[in-house]
Amino acid sequence: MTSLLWFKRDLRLADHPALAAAMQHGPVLPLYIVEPGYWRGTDTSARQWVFTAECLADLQAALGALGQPLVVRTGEAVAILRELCARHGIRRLFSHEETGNLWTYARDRRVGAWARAAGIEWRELPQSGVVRRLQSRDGWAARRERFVSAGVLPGPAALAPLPGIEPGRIPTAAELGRVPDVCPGRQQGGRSAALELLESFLTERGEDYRAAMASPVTGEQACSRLSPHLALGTLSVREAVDAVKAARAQGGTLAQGGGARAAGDRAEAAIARAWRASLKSFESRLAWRDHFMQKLEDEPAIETRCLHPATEGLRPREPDAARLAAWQRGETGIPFVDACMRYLTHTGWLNFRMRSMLMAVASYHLWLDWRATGPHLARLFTDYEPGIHWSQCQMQSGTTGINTLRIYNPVKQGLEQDPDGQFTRRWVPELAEVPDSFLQQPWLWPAAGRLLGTTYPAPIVDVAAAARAAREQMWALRKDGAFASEAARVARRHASRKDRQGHFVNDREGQTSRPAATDGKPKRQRSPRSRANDAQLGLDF
DNA sequence: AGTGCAGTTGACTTT
DNA sequence: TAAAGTCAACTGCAC
Repeated sequence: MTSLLWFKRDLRLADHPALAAAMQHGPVLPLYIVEPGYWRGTDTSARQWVFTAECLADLQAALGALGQPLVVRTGEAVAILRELCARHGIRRLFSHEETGNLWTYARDRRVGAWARAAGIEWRELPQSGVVRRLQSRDGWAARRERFVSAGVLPGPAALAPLPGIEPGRIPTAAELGRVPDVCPGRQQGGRSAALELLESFLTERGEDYRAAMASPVTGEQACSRLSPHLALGTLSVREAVDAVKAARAQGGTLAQGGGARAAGDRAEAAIARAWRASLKSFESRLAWRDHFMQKLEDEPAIETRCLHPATEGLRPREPDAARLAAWQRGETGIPFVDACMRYLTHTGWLNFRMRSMLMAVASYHLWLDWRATGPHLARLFTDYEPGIHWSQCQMQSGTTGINTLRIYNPVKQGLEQDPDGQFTRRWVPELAEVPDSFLQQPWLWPAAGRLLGTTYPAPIVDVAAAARAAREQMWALRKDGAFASEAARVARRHASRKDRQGHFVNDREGQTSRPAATDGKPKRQRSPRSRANDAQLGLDF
Protein backbone atom coordinates (compact mmCIF):
# COMPACT_ATOMS: atom_id res chain seq x y z
CA MET A 1 0.00 0.00 0.00
CA THR A 2 1.25 3.46 -0.88
CA SER A 3 2.43 5.82 1.86
CA LEU A 4 2.47 9.57 1.55
CA LEU A 5 5.59 11.52 2.43
CA TRP A 6 4.71 15.10 3.18
CA PHE A 7 7.75 17.33 2.59
CA LYS A 8 7.84 20.50 4.67
CA ARG A 9 11.09 22.08 5.79
CA ASP A 10 13.09 18.97 4.93
CA LEU A 11 13.67 19.38 1.19
CA ARG A 12 16.25 16.66 0.66
CA LEU A 13 16.48 12.90 0.17
CA ALA A 14 19.60 12.05 2.17
CA ASP A 15 19.50 11.68 5.95
CA HIS A 16 15.74 11.89 5.91
CA PRO A 17 14.27 9.73 8.72
CA ALA A 18 10.65 10.18 7.60
CA LEU A 19 11.43 9.23 4.00
CA ALA A 20 13.47 6.23 5.15
CA ALA A 21 10.59 5.10 7.36
CA ALA A 22 8.04 5.56 4.57
CA MET A 23 10.17 3.54 2.15
CA GLN A 24 9.91 0.52 4.43
CA HIS A 25 6.19 0.35 3.75
CA GLY A 26 6.22 0.08 -0.03
CA PRO A 27 5.62 2.78 -2.66
CA VAL A 28 5.90 6.40 -1.58
CA LEU A 29 4.04 9.40 -2.91
CA PRO A 30 6.31 12.42 -2.33
CA LEU A 31 4.23 15.54 -1.78
CA TYR A 32 4.86 19.20 -1.14
CA ILE A 33 1.95 21.47 -0.32
CA VAL A 34 2.30 25.14 -1.21
CA GLU A 35 0.11 26.84 1.39
CA PRO A 36 -1.04 30.34 0.40
CA GLY A 37 -2.18 30.95 3.98
CA TYR A 38 1.36 30.48 5.24
CA TRP A 39 2.79 32.70 2.55
CA ARG A 40 0.34 35.46 3.48
CA GLY A 41 1.85 35.58 6.99
CA THR A 42 3.54 38.70 8.32
CA ASP A 43 6.73 36.73 8.96
CA THR A 44 7.06 35.27 5.47
CA SER A 45 8.20 36.92 2.25
CA ALA A 46 8.69 36.52 -1.47
CA ARG A 47 12.45 36.04 -1.06
CA GLN A 48 11.82 33.09 1.23
CA TRP A 49 9.36 31.67 -1.24
CA VAL A 50 11.69 32.03 -4.21
CA PHE A 51 14.46 30.31 -2.28
CA THR A 52 12.01 27.55 -1.30
CA ALA A 53 10.84 27.24 -4.91
CA GLU A 54 14.44 26.73 -6.04
CA CYS A 55 14.83 23.99 -3.45
CA LEU A 56 11.60 22.41 -4.66
CA ALA A 57 12.65 22.47 -8.31
CA ASP A 58 15.89 20.79 -7.32
CA LEU A 59 14.07 18.16 -5.25
CA GLN A 60 11.61 17.61 -8.07
CA ALA A 61 14.48 16.84 -10.43
CA ALA A 62 16.21 14.56 -7.93
CA LEU A 63 13.02 12.60 -7.27
CA GLY A 64 12.23 12.45 -10.96
CA ALA A 65 15.62 10.86 -11.59
CA LEU A 66 14.78 8.21 -9.00
CA GLY A 67 11.52 7.31 -10.70
CA GLN A 68 8.77 9.27 -9.01
CA PRO A 69 8.72 13.07 -9.37
CA LEU A 70 7.74 15.33 -6.53
CA VAL A 71 4.03 16.04 -6.48
CA VAL A 72 3.33 19.71 -5.85
CA ARG A 73 -0.12 20.95 -4.86
CA THR A 74 -1.21 24.44 -3.91
CA GLY A 75 -3.96 24.96 -1.36
CA GLU A 76 -5.10 24.04 2.12
CA ALA A 77 -3.23 21.09 3.64
CA VAL A 78 -6.18 19.10 5.01
CA ALA A 79 -8.16 19.39 1.77
CA ILE A 80 -5.19 18.31 -0.33
CA LEU A 81 -4.22 15.42 1.95
CA ARG A 82 -7.83 14.24 2.14
CA GLU A 83 -8.20 14.26 -1.61
CA LEU A 84 -4.91 12.46 -2.33
CA CYS A 85 -5.45 9.84 0.38
CA ALA A 86 -8.96 9.12 -0.89
CA ARG A 87 -7.97 8.94 -4.53
CA HIS A 88 -4.93 6.69 -4.01
CA GLY A 89 -6.15 4.61 -1.10
CA ILE A 90 -3.42 5.97 1.19
CA ARG A 91 -3.69 5.13 4.91
CA ARG A 92 -0.23 6.19 6.09
CA LEU A 93 1.27 9.65 6.20
CA PHE A 94 4.88 10.48 7.07
CA SER A 95 6.53 13.83 7.76
CA HIS A 96 9.21 15.32 9.96
CA GLU A 97 8.41 16.88 13.32
CA GLU A 98 8.16 20.49 12.30
CA THR A 99 8.99 23.17 14.84
CA GLY A 100 7.36 26.01 12.97
CA ASN A 101 5.53 29.23 13.67
CA LEU A 102 2.04 29.48 15.15
CA TRP A 103 0.49 29.18 11.71
CA THR A 104 2.08 25.81 10.91
CA TYR A 105 1.46 24.65 14.47
CA ALA A 106 -2.27 25.32 14.09
CA ARG A 107 -2.25 23.68 10.65
CA ASP A 108 -0.57 20.59 12.06
CA ARG A 109 -3.27 20.33 14.72
CA ARG A 110 -5.93 20.49 12.00
CA VAL A 111 -4.13 17.81 10.02
CA GLY A 112 -3.82 15.69 13.15
CA ALA A 113 -7.51 16.01 13.91
CA TRP A 114 -8.43 15.11 10.35
CA ALA A 115 -6.04 12.12 10.28
CA ARG A 116 -7.45 10.72 13.53
CA ALA A 117 -11.00 11.11 12.32
CA ALA A 118 -10.22 9.59 8.93
CA GLY A 119 -8.31 6.66 10.40
CA ILE A 120 -5.07 7.74 8.72
CA GLU A 121 -1.87 7.01 10.58
CA TRP A 122 0.36 10.12 10.68
CA ARG A 123 3.91 9.47 11.80
CA GLU A 124 6.17 12.42 12.47
CA LEU A 125 9.89 11.77 12.89
CA PRO A 126 12.52 14.13 14.27
CA GLN A 127 15.11 15.51 11.85
CA SER A 128 17.22 17.36 14.42
CA GLY A 129 18.07 17.31 18.11
CA VAL A 130 14.81 19.04 18.96
CA VAL A 131 12.68 16.79 21.17
CA ARG A 132 8.89 16.74 21.00
CA ARG A 133 7.00 16.61 24.30
CA LEU A 134 10.20 17.18 26.24
CA GLN A 135 9.61 16.73 29.97
CA SER A 136 12.71 18.43 31.31
CA ARG A 137 15.78 20.21 30.02
CA ASP A 138 17.97 17.99 32.21
CA GLY A 139 19.76 15.55 29.98
CA TRP A 140 18.72 17.32 26.79
CA ALA A 141 22.23 17.95 25.45
CA ALA A 142 23.25 14.31 25.79
CA ARG A 143 20.08 13.25 24.05
CA ARG A 144 20.73 15.62 21.19
CA GLU A 145 24.31 14.43 20.94
CA ARG A 146 23.08 10.85 20.58
CA PHE A 147 20.81 11.90 17.73
CA VAL A 148 23.41 13.83 15.77
CA SER A 149 26.04 11.13 16.30
CA ALA A 150 23.82 8.27 15.19
CA GLY A 151 25.09 8.53 11.60
CA VAL A 152 23.45 9.99 8.51
CA LEU A 153 20.89 7.91 6.67
CA PRO A 154 21.53 7.15 2.99
CA GLY A 155 19.03 8.48 0.50
CA PRO A 156 16.88 6.11 -1.54
CA ALA A 157 18.35 4.47 -4.64
CA ALA A 158 15.03 4.47 -6.48
CA LEU A 159 11.34 5.18 -6.00
CA ALA A 160 8.55 3.09 -7.43
CA PRO A 161 6.73 5.18 -10.05
CA LEU A 162 3.09 5.92 -9.30
CA PRO A 163 1.17 6.22 -12.56
CA GLY A 164 -1.56 8.72 -13.11
CA ILE A 165 -0.44 11.50 -10.76
CA GLU A 166 0.12 14.97 -12.18
CA PRO A 167 3.41 16.34 -10.78
CA GLY A 168 1.88 19.80 -10.58
CA ARG A 169 3.50 23.21 -10.92
CA ILE A 170 5.55 25.31 -8.53
CA PRO A 171 3.80 28.68 -8.38
CA THR A 172 5.48 32.07 -8.55
CA ALA A 173 5.54 34.52 -5.66
CA ALA A 174 3.06 36.70 -7.54
CA GLU A 175 0.65 33.77 -7.83
CA LEU A 176 0.84 33.48 -4.06
CA GLY A 177 -0.12 37.12 -3.80
CA ARG A 178 3.26 38.39 -2.67
CA VAL A 179 4.69 41.52 -4.14
CA PRO A 180 8.19 40.88 -5.44
CA ASP A 181 10.77 41.53 -2.81
CA VAL A 182 13.95 42.70 -4.45
CA CYS A 183 16.90 40.84 -2.99
CA PRO A 184 19.77 40.91 -5.48
CA GLY A 185 22.23 39.24 -3.11
CA ARG A 186 19.95 36.37 -2.15
CA GLN A 187 21.51 32.93 -1.85
CA GLN A 188 20.67 30.14 -4.25
CA GLY A 189 18.37 27.34 -3.10
CA GLY A 190 18.80 23.63 -3.74
CA ARG A 191 20.82 20.69 -2.55
CA SER A 192 23.88 21.26 -4.71
CA ALA A 193 24.23 24.83 -3.45
CA ALA A 194 24.09 23.49 0.11
CA LEU A 195 26.75 20.86 -0.54
CA GLU A 196 29.02 23.38 -2.23
CA LEU A 197 28.75 25.70 0.75
CA LEU A 198 29.49 22.89 3.19
CA GLU A 199 32.51 21.82 1.18
CA SER A 200 33.97 25.28 0.69
CA PHE A 201 33.36 26.20 4.33
CA LEU A 202 35.11 23.15 5.71
CA THR A 203 38.05 23.30 3.32
CA GLU A 204 38.66 26.99 2.66
CA ARG A 205 36.31 29.63 4.00
CA GLY A 206 35.99 28.42 7.57
CA GLU A 207 39.59 28.81 8.68
CA ASP A 208 38.99 32.14 10.41
CA TYR A 209 35.33 31.56 11.21
CA ARG A 210 35.78 31.96 14.93
CA ALA A 211 37.51 35.31 14.69
CA ALA A 212 35.81 36.59 11.56
CA MET A 213 32.16 35.88 12.30
CA ALA A 214 31.71 38.96 14.48
CA SER A 215 32.09 41.39 11.60
CA PRO A 216 29.71 41.72 8.65
CA VAL A 217 32.74 42.42 6.46
CA THR A 218 34.68 39.23 7.15
CA GLY A 219 31.64 37.18 8.13
CA GLU A 220 30.19 37.24 4.64
CA GLN A 221 32.87 34.79 3.46
CA ALA A 222 33.99 33.19 6.72
CA CYS A 223 30.53 32.20 7.94
CA SER A 224 29.18 28.91 6.63
CA ARG A 225 26.17 30.54 4.94
CA LEU A 226 24.36 27.24 5.41
CA SER A 227 21.55 28.84 7.41
CA PRO A 228 18.88 28.99 4.67
CA HIS A 229 19.66 25.40 3.76
CA LEU A 230 19.35 24.22 7.33
CA ALA A 231 16.10 26.19 7.59
CA LEU A 232 14.59 24.54 4.51
CA GLY A 233 16.26 21.20 5.11
CA THR A 234 18.24 20.94 1.88
CA LEU A 235 20.95 19.89 4.31
CA SER A 236 20.19 18.24 7.64
CA VAL A 237 21.75 19.42 10.88
CA ARG A 238 23.07 15.91 11.34
CA GLU A 239 24.79 16.00 7.96
CA ALA A 240 26.41 19.30 8.93
CA VAL A 241 27.50 18.01 12.34
CA ASP A 242 28.77 14.82 10.75
CA ALA A 243 30.88 16.72 8.25
CA VAL A 244 32.31 19.03 10.92
CA LYS A 245 33.19 16.09 13.14
CA ALA A 246 34.96 14.44 10.22
CA ALA A 247 36.90 17.62 9.51
CA ARG A 248 37.85 17.96 13.17
CA ALA A 249 38.97 14.35 13.29
CA GLN A 250 41.38 15.13 10.45
CA GLY A 251 43.02 17.64 12.69
CA GLY A 252 41.34 20.73 11.48
CA THR A 253 41.27 20.99 7.77
CA LEU A 254 40.24 18.82 4.88
CA ALA A 255 42.35 20.98 2.62
CA GLN A 256 45.55 19.07 3.30
CA GLY A 257 48.30 20.19 0.98
CA GLY A 258 46.08 21.32 -1.82
CA GLY A 259 45.02 24.60 -0.28
CA ALA A 260 45.35 27.72 -2.38
CA ARG A 261 47.00 29.50 0.53
CA ALA A 262 50.73 29.41 0.03
CA ALA A 263 52.60 27.25 2.51
CA GLY A 264 54.82 29.39 4.65
CA ASP A 265 52.40 32.30 4.39
CA ARG A 266 51.45 31.48 7.93
CA ALA A 267 53.00 28.90 10.15
CA GLU A 268 51.33 25.55 9.63
CA ALA A 269 50.67 25.25 13.35
CA ALA A 270 48.85 28.56 13.45
CA ILE A 271 46.64 27.50 10.56
CA ALA A 272 45.82 24.23 12.26
CA ARG A 273 45.04 26.07 15.48
CA ALA A 274 42.68 28.46 13.69
CA TRP A 275 40.90 25.55 12.02
CA ARG A 276 40.50 23.70 15.29
CA ALA A 277 39.05 26.73 17.03
CA SER A 278 36.73 27.52 14.13
CA LEU A 279 35.38 24.02 13.66
CA LYS A 280 34.80 23.60 17.37
CA SER A 281 33.02 26.91 17.45
CA PHE A 282 30.86 25.98 14.46
CA GLU A 283 29.92 22.62 15.92
CA SER A 284 28.92 24.29 19.14
CA ARG A 285 26.76 26.78 17.26
CA LEU A 286 24.96 23.96 15.53
CA ALA A 287 24.11 22.70 19.01
CA TRP A 288 22.89 26.13 20.07
CA ARG A 289 20.69 26.11 17.00
CA ASP A 290 18.80 23.07 18.27
CA HIS A 291 18.77 24.55 21.76
CA PHE A 292 16.94 27.66 20.59
CA MET A 293 14.53 25.74 18.41
CA GLN A 294 13.71 23.58 21.42
CA LYS A 295 12.38 26.68 23.19
CA LEU A 296 9.77 27.27 20.52
CA GLU A 297 8.95 23.56 20.43
CA ASP A 298 8.30 23.68 24.19
CA GLU A 299 6.45 26.97 24.16
CA PRO A 300 5.05 28.01 20.76
CA ALA A 301 3.58 31.14 22.34
CA ILE A 302 7.02 32.79 22.49
CA GLU A 303 6.17 34.04 18.99
CA THR A 304 3.61 36.40 20.49
CA ARG A 305 4.07 36.56 24.28
CA CYS A 306 6.98 37.79 26.36
CA LEU A 307 8.66 34.90 28.13
CA HIS A 308 8.84 36.90 31.35
CA PRO A 309 5.35 38.33 31.92
CA ALA A 310 6.64 41.35 33.81
CA THR A 311 8.21 42.65 30.60
CA GLU A 312 4.89 42.47 28.77
CA GLY A 313 3.89 46.11 29.25
CA LEU A 314 7.38 47.53 29.06
CA ARG A 315 7.15 49.08 25.62
CA PRO A 316 4.12 50.52 23.86
CA ARG A 317 2.33 47.83 21.87
CA GLU A 318 1.52 50.43 19.27
CA PRO A 319 5.00 51.29 17.97
CA ASP A 320 6.17 54.80 17.20
CA ALA A 321 5.49 54.73 13.47
CA ALA A 322 8.25 57.15 12.48
CA ARG A 323 10.90 55.28 14.43
CA LEU A 324 9.76 51.91 13.12
CA ALA A 325 9.79 53.15 9.52
CA ALA A 326 13.24 54.73 9.91
CA TRP A 327 14.65 51.52 11.35
CA GLN A 328 13.06 49.38 8.64
CA ARG A 329 14.36 51.57 5.84
CA GLY A 330 17.85 51.95 7.26
CA GLU A 331 17.39 55.65 7.86
CA THR A 332 17.89 56.01 11.58
CA GLY A 333 20.79 58.39 11.13
CA ILE A 334 23.03 55.94 13.00
CA PRO A 335 25.41 54.92 10.20
CA PHE A 336 26.34 51.39 11.20
CA VAL A 337 22.73 50.46 12.00
CA ASP A 338 21.59 51.78 8.63
CA ALA A 339 24.44 50.03 6.81
CA CYS A 340 23.56 46.69 8.42
CA MET A 341 19.84 47.04 7.69
CA ARG A 342 20.44 47.97 4.05
CA TYR A 343 22.92 45.14 3.60
CA LEU A 344 20.41 42.70 5.07
CA THR A 345 17.66 44.00 2.82
CA HIS A 346 19.92 43.54 -0.17
CA THR A 347 21.34 40.08 0.65
CA GLY A 348 18.76 38.36 2.85
CA TRP A 349 21.54 37.52 5.27
CA LEU A 350 23.52 39.29 8.00
CA ASN A 351 26.05 37.90 10.44
CA PHE A 352 24.68 36.91 13.80
CA ARG A 353 26.20 39.65 15.90
CA MET A 354 24.85 42.41 13.68
CA ARG A 355 21.40 40.81 13.72
CA SER A 356 21.58 41.10 17.49
CA MET A 357 22.62 44.70 17.22
CA LEU A 358 19.75 45.61 14.86
CA MET A 359 17.28 44.03 17.28
CA ALA A 360 18.88 45.60 20.34
CA VAL A 361 18.88 49.08 18.82
CA ALA A 362 15.20 48.69 17.90
CA SER A 363 14.26 47.40 21.34
CA TYR A 364 16.43 49.58 23.56
CA HIS A 365 17.43 52.76 21.79
CA LEU A 366 14.20 53.09 19.81
CA TRP A 367 12.10 51.37 22.52
CA LEU A 368 10.03 49.47 19.97
CA ASP A 369 8.13 46.30 20.89
CA TRP A 370 9.76 43.18 19.42
CA ARG A 371 6.40 42.10 18.01
CA ALA A 372 6.48 45.18 15.78
CA THR A 373 10.09 44.73 14.66
CA GLY A 374 10.44 40.93 14.66
CA PRO A 375 8.25 40.31 11.60
CA HIS A 376 10.23 42.80 9.52
CA LEU A 377 13.50 41.00 10.26
CA ALA A 378 11.82 37.63 9.71
CA ARG A 379 10.76 38.70 6.22
CA LEU A 380 14.24 39.93 5.36
CA PHE A 381 15.91 36.70 6.44
CA THR A 382 16.03 34.15 3.62
CA ASP A 383 16.97 31.76 6.43
CA TYR A 384 13.99 32.60 8.66
CA GLU A 385 13.80 29.85 11.24
CA PRO A 386 10.96 30.53 13.70
CA GLY A 387 12.56 28.76 16.66
CA ILE A 388 15.75 30.76 16.44
CA HIS A 389 14.10 33.97 15.38
CA TRP A 390 11.58 34.43 18.16
CA SER A 391 13.94 33.21 20.85
CA GLN A 392 16.50 35.71 19.65
CA CYS A 393 14.05 38.58 19.28
CA GLN A 394 13.08 38.14 22.91
CA MET A 395 16.62 37.63 24.08
CA GLN A 396 17.88 40.81 22.41
CA SER A 397 14.91 42.72 23.80
CA GLY A 398 15.35 41.69 27.41
CA THR A 399 11.92 40.02 27.64
CA THR A 400 13.09 36.54 28.61
CA GLY A 401 14.05 37.70 32.08
CA ILE A 402 16.78 35.06 32.24
CA ASN A 403 19.50 36.60 30.10
CA THR A 404 21.83 39.45 30.95
CA LEU A 405 20.97 42.62 29.12
CA ARG A 406 22.98 43.20 25.99
CA ILE A 407 22.54 46.79 25.02
CA TYR A 408 24.84 47.17 22.04
CA ASN A 409 26.48 50.48 21.33
CA PRO A 410 26.10 50.85 17.56
CA VAL A 411 28.87 53.44 17.38
CA LYS A 412 31.32 51.15 19.17
CA GLN A 413 30.24 48.19 17.05
CA GLY A 414 30.79 50.24 13.90
CA LEU A 415 34.26 51.26 14.99
CA GLU A 416 35.21 47.71 15.96
CA GLN A 417 33.52 45.65 13.25
CA ASP A 418 34.12 48.04 10.37
CA PRO A 419 37.38 49.71 11.38
CA ASP A 420 38.21 51.14 7.96
CA GLY A 421 34.63 52.22 7.34
CA GLN A 422 34.47 50.42 4.01
CA PHE A 423 31.24 48.57 4.81
CA THR A 424 29.50 51.62 6.23
CA ARG A 425 30.48 53.75 3.24
CA ARG A 426 29.35 51.16 0.76
CA TRP A 427 25.87 50.85 2.22
CA VAL A 428 25.42 54.47 3.29
CA PRO A 429 26.91 56.36 0.36
CA GLU A 430 25.34 59.58 1.63
CA LEU A 431 28.27 59.73 4.04
CA ALA A 432 30.88 59.99 1.28
CA GLU A 433 32.18 63.38 2.33
CA VAL A 434 32.31 62.60 6.05
CA PRO A 435 35.93 62.08 7.17
CA ASP A 436 36.87 58.69 8.62
CA SER A 437 37.15 59.99 12.15
CA PHE A 438 33.49 61.04 12.17
CA LEU A 439 32.01 58.27 10.01
CA GLN A 440 30.28 56.41 12.82
CA GLN A 441 29.07 59.63 14.48
CA PRO A 442 28.58 62.17 11.71
CA TRP A 443 26.62 64.40 14.08
CA LEU A 444 29.92 65.27 15.79
CA TRP A 445 31.52 66.41 12.55
CA PRO A 446 31.84 70.20 12.62
CA ALA A 447 30.67 70.43 9.00
CA ALA A 448 27.70 68.08 9.59
CA GLY A 449 25.24 70.91 9.18
CA ARG A 450 25.22 70.74 5.40
CA LEU A 451 24.57 66.97 5.47
CA LEU A 452 22.26 66.04 8.33
CA GLY A 453 18.58 66.44 7.73
CA THR A 454 19.08 66.85 4.00
CA THR A 455 21.31 64.18 2.45
CA TYR A 456 21.29 61.91 5.49
CA PRO A 457 19.04 62.00 8.56
CA ALA A 458 20.14 63.38 11.89
CA PRO A 459 20.18 60.54 14.44
CA ILE A 460 16.61 59.64 15.35
CA VAL A 461 17.66 59.32 18.99
CA ASP A 462 20.65 60.40 21.05
CA VAL A 463 22.51 57.09 21.10
CA ALA A 464 24.05 57.49 24.54
CA ALA A 465 21.00 59.01 26.23
CA ALA A 466 18.64 56.44 24.73
CA ALA A 467 20.80 53.56 25.92
CA ARG A 468 20.97 55.07 29.40
CA ALA A 469 17.20 55.51 29.58
CA ALA A 470 16.61 51.94 28.42
CA ARG A 471 19.09 50.55 30.91
CA GLU A 472 17.42 52.41 33.74
CA GLN A 473 13.98 51.09 32.79
CA MET A 474 15.20 47.53 32.47
CA TRP A 475 17.03 47.51 35.80
CA ALA A 476 14.16 49.18 37.60
CA LEU A 477 11.96 46.32 36.43
CA ARG A 478 14.46 43.72 37.60
CA LYS A 479 14.66 45.25 41.06
CA ASP A 480 11.08 44.23 41.70
CA GLY A 481 10.96 41.32 44.13
CA ALA A 482 8.65 39.13 42.07
CA PHE A 483 10.88 39.41 39.01
CA ALA A 484 13.53 36.96 40.19
CA SER A 485 11.20 34.15 41.19
CA GLU A 486 9.37 34.36 37.88
CA ALA A 487 12.73 34.40 36.08
CA ALA A 488 13.71 31.24 37.93
CA ARG A 489 10.60 29.52 36.62
CA VAL A 490 11.49 30.52 33.05
CA ALA A 491 15.04 29.28 33.56
CA ARG A 492 13.90 25.88 34.82
CA ARG A 493 11.87 25.43 31.71
CA HIS A 494 14.09 26.92 29.04
CA ALA A 495 17.66 27.53 30.13
CA SER A 496 20.54 25.34 29.08
CA ARG A 497 22.30 23.30 31.73
CA LYS A 498 25.88 24.40 31.99
CA ASP A 499 28.88 23.63 34.14
CA ARG A 500 31.26 26.25 35.47
CA GLN A 501 33.22 26.27 32.26
CA GLY A 502 30.08 27.17 30.39
CA HIS A 503 29.80 23.85 28.57
CA PHE A 504 26.61 21.93 28.23
CA VAL A 505 26.88 19.66 31.25
CA ASN A 506 25.46 16.69 29.47
CA ASP A 507 27.91 16.95 26.63
CA ARG A 508 30.31 15.22 29.00
CA GLU A 509 28.06 12.35 29.82
CA GLY A 510 29.92 10.02 27.49
CA GLN A 511 33.17 10.67 29.28
CA THR A 512 32.02 9.72 32.74
CA SER A 513 31.61 6.07 31.90
CA ARG A 514 34.88 5.80 30.04
CA PRO A 515 37.43 3.53 31.75
CA ALA A 516 40.17 5.32 33.65
CA ALA A 517 43.34 6.18 31.77
CA THR A 518 45.93 3.43 31.82
CA ASP A 519 49.00 5.58 31.28
CA GLY A 520 49.52 5.87 35.03
CA LYS A 521 49.01 9.61 35.04
CA PRO A 522 46.27 10.46 37.50
CA LYS A 523 43.31 12.02 35.69
CA ARG A 524 42.07 15.23 37.13
CA GLN A 525 39.06 14.50 39.27
CA ARG A 526 35.79 15.55 37.76
CA SER A 527 34.34 18.21 39.93
CA PRO A 528 31.10 17.01 41.52
CA ARG A 529 29.65 20.37 40.59
CA SER A 530 29.69 19.47 36.93
CA ARG A 531 27.46 16.47 37.36
CA ALA A 532 24.24 16.62 35.46
CA ASN A 533 22.02 16.35 38.50
CA ASP A 534 23.76 19.34 40.02
CA ALA A 535 23.61 21.36 36.87
CA GLN A 536 23.62 25.10 37.00
CA LEU A 537 21.12 26.74 34.79
CA GLY A 538 22.76 28.45 31.89
CA LEU A 539 21.32 31.83 32.52
CA ASP A 540 23.11 33.38 29.62
CA PHE A 541 21.41 31.37 26.96
C1' DA B 1 69.39 54.89 39.35
C1' DG B 2 65.30 55.80 41.91
C1' DT B 3 60.90 58.30 42.23
C1' DG B 4 56.64 60.26 40.86
C1' DC B 5 53.10 60.43 37.72
C1' DA B 6 50.09 60.15 33.77
C1' DG B 7 48.38 56.93 30.84
C1' DT B 8 47.44 52.00 29.61
C1' DT B 9 45.97 47.30 30.27
C1' DG B 10 43.45 43.63 32.07
C1' DA B 11 40.58 41.38 35.44
C1' DC B 12 36.51 41.88 37.68
C1' DT B 13 32.02 44.07 39.09
C1' DT B 14 27.87 46.58 38.22
C1' DT B 15 24.12 48.11 35.54
C1' DT C 1 26.85 37.25 21.39
C1' DA C 2 27.24 44.00 26.03
C1' DA C 3 29.06 48.18 28.00
C1' DA C 4 30.71 51.00 31.46
C1' DG C 5 32.92 51.54 35.66
C1' DT C 6 36.46 50.28 39.18
C1' DC C 7 40.83 49.07 40.67
C1' DA C 8 45.31 47.31 40.75
C1' DA C 9 49.36 46.37 38.19
C1' DC C 10 52.18 47.92 34.81
C1' DT C 11 54.67 51.03 31.40
C1' DG C 12 57.08 54.93 29.64
C1' DC C 13 59.02 59.02 30.62
C1' DA C 14 60.66 63.26 32.87
C1' DC C 15 63.39 64.66 36.43
